[in-house]
Amino acid sequence: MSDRTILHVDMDAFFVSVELLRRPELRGRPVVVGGSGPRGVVAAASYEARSYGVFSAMPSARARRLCPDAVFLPGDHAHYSAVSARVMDIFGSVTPLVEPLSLDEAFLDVTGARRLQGDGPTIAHALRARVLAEEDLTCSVGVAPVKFLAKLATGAAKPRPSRTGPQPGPGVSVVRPGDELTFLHPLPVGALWGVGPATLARLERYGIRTVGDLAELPLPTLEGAVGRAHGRHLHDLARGIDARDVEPDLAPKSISHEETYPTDRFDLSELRREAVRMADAVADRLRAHGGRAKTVTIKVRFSDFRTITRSVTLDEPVGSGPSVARAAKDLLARVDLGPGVRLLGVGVSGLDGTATPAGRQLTLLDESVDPTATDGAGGAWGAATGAIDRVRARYGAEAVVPATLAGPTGIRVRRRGDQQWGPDQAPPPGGARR
DNA sequence: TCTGGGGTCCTCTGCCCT
DNA sequence: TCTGAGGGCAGAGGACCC
Repeated sequence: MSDRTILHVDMDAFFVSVELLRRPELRGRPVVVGGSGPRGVVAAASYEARSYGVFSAMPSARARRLCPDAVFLPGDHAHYSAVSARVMDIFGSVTPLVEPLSLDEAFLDVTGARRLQGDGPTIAHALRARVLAEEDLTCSVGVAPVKFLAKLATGAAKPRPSRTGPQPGPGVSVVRPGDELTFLHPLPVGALWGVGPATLARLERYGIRTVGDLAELPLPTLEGAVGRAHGRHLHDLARGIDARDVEPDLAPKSISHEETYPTDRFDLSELRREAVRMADAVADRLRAHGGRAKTVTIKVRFSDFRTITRSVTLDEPVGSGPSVARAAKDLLARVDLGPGVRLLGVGVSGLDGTATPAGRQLTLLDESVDPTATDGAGGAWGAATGAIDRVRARYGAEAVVPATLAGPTGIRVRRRGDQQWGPDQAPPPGGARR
């Protein structure tokens, strides 16, 4: 077994806890952060709200029925990001090997820190104390020799909701080397990372209920049940094997932006404008990551929740809003929008990361004045997007918008996190326009 | 009961080429 | 010239995660 010491740190009810720092009068009350509209979902619930059966990803309407007294807050992605960055800095002061999983969760490889800072549990307790002292937030920590066991251990460290109020957890939970299978095998198989509802249903057909049951299933049978790669992965996990390293600098492999509308959209020209707006937002982020992308994908969810994707891989990677928008609009033209569109999304993948002016040598060809000829770092769009990025950095995202979106009333340029948990409310009667 | 947004990874299928 | 096998790749969708 591994001699590494991995910490998995998970902030307790992070979004809610951050909100309570700004609104301490809500402490002790059921609080829900998420989308407030008819199609919104719960992003986070306080332990008081959880005792009513409210959990994240639940439709907000259902949460309201379960807990009518809950205080619903819209969520502030930018603020949570800022707090998260400070918490991650604390993690980074313990070890440089920090792999953030989301705003409120990270893996830390503290193997190299043990000599100076003590063993895993000692580091975990010290880390909790620092996060509490510096940010007034609580977190739970799992300690184990491998990543997925550390993550499972965190679950045992968490506070628990109950009818009489939140029951504090131990805060730190440890799986010591040699105890892996004793900890692992009694757990329900659904606790494993990668076993969702579909895999769970397949495994149940084989009578698999616990991780111990899974460990006894022959590999070929498991591969037949859930596929080769997935089967091998689960086979290893059931034996406590997880060779994955903590990787601090994972580059994104795709970037996307999607939005669910308060009411279904039918108008093609309106959806084309929406595609332009989203393409612009995606291209912004793409350039912020210093890259271009070869593949553009659109995603359409119809009124009956049927979801399709259409994608195209381009001859040359693109990085500007107009280029991503052009591909997205071409893809949109291939889709029958008759049933009504509930959600539209634009994404890019196949990122090359070498398109920024700093990362790519400009050529004489880049002086081309044909804006359709080339793109990204080069050509007329290269110069234009560079200027746009500088203006937006100084005056905000809405300082420059695609001409399609400009008008007397203007259209708000939504950015990442603006609509994280569903549309806030239905549009006023008489139209679906924002 | 009426289902968000942003990701990753895997599988299947069809097409093209050898 | 036709056919089939097999590999590589793109596209689409499913499953899963937070």
